[in-house]
Amino acid sequence: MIKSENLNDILFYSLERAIKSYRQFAQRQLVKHGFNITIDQWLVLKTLHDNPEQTQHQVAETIFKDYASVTRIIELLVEKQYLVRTMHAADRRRFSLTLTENAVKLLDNMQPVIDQNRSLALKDINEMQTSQLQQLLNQIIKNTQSDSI
Amino acid sequence: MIKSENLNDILFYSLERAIKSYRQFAQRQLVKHGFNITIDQWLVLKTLHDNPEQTQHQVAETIFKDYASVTRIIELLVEKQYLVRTMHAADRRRFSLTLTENAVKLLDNMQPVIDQNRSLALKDINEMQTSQLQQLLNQIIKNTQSDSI
DNA sequence: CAAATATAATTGATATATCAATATAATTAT
DNA sequence: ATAATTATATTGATATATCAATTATATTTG
Repeated sequence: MIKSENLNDILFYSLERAIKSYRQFAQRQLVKHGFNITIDQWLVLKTLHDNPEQTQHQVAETIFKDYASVTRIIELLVEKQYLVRTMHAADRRRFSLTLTENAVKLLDNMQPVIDQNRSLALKDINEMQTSQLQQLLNQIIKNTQSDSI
Repeated sequence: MIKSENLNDILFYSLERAIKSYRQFAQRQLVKHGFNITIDQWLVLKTLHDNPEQTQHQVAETIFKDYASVTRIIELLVEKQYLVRTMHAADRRRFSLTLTENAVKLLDNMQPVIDQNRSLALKDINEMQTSQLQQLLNQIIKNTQSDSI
């Protein structure tokens, strides 16, 4: 019913739609499995679990989020008792961020759902296509980084 | 420096990064050219310009946004005097949304920048690759739509 | 026609994104 | 060693995303 320049033909529109669609899907699956956590909160936990010594700044860069957002997500994770903040031994500007046992269990329990989400979302797309897609996305990222303009 | 499952290998991480990177780039370009409007606000204006008779609900579906978000974006566009809301002649639940002259001029002035953003972001990616990318994205969208699960 | 249902839009609450300003602490440069 | 700079993190303001509840009007159904 929609005429004109046809949004569907615009690549970036599809990009936006695909990632939003995936995020909504992934979030629904988490809710469906009874996990009371957002995708973004999970991402922060996961990153800290993998690299515990990161500063919040590094976390933000790793997961491509704003510093302010990371501060606020971490606040929520502390409230939910998934993270403990303590003074950093060597640098008093920083905090040490430690996952609680609950958080570690949570990550373990979530991993199968996360894996399933990914494979369901990639149904009928083979490995070669996935890696081509990766390359194109990386090219777009390269083209749009601040310094490349 | 970052070990472990390596976020960069995860397709959806690249997807998220690519669209965020593009959005930030596009927004920077708008600011650089002196346009005082967000990408999302532009998208709403553009959609209404192309299909003036849409309900807000339809606008939301067309641009894949939440209804509540569309309500709020439209509020801002009315404040900025780019949109005029009037009672709809036939259906008193609706509003007629009309672009002001300023909005039409704005869209005209912005179009070259928008086009340039897209082609800069797609530098070194040819048409065939673009259309393959499109197809894969559409497959992901299909896989993750609510009803397909 | 009246009741039930559906549609259009808004509002409130919470989460995240972005930008700018600020506070502290650490590092460096003179 | 002090001053200037840099790094780490927070906070406030505004925009957008999401979910749930609400209001008003239209449409359908019995």
